[in-house]
Amino acid sequence: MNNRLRVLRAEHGWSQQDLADRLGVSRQSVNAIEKGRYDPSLPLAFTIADLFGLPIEAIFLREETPE
Amino acid sequence: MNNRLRVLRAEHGWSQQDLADRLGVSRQSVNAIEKGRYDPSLPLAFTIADLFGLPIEAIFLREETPE
DNA sequence: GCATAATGACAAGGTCACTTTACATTCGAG
DNA sequence: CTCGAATGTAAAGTGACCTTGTCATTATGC
Repeated sequence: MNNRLRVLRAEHGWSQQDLADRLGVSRQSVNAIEKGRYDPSLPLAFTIADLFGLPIEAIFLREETPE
Repeated sequence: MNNRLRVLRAEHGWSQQDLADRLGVSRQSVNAIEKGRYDPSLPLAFTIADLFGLPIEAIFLREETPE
């Protein structure tokens, strides 16, 4: 599952720590999600979407299934 | 996190087992999610949204934060 | 009564999400 | 070169997600 977290974070001029603080998670979690090491939980995905004022689908993208 | 899974499933006339088969998860997982015992992972939430042709936000609803 | 389908729930086990702590790297400022 | 801020990664722990298996309940049909 790809995501646009790094881009959105950069647009706001936030460090990973800044974003982590706003989300109430650790900096390592933000880093891991950005780097695609794992996907966030659904509640955390909602929190992220709310923070950026976007729908979840605009931030987290399905893997393109190679048809 | 509330969800409209039970309603959507009923609209399609599917049993929990039917839905579980279509999602590729166990019947117990469908039951647990419907009953709110836990939230699905983000990938599973996407699979559910795709199956019903709805955005995630139309199926899974934030807890109403008691203002 | 008996059988079957549907649902709700629990236990044990594996994997994943997230934590804290810690260390290494990179980069711009002085 | 040194310092601090930002980032990447790893280890170890906890709890959430998801599995299989099992049992109980309810409803329907024979």
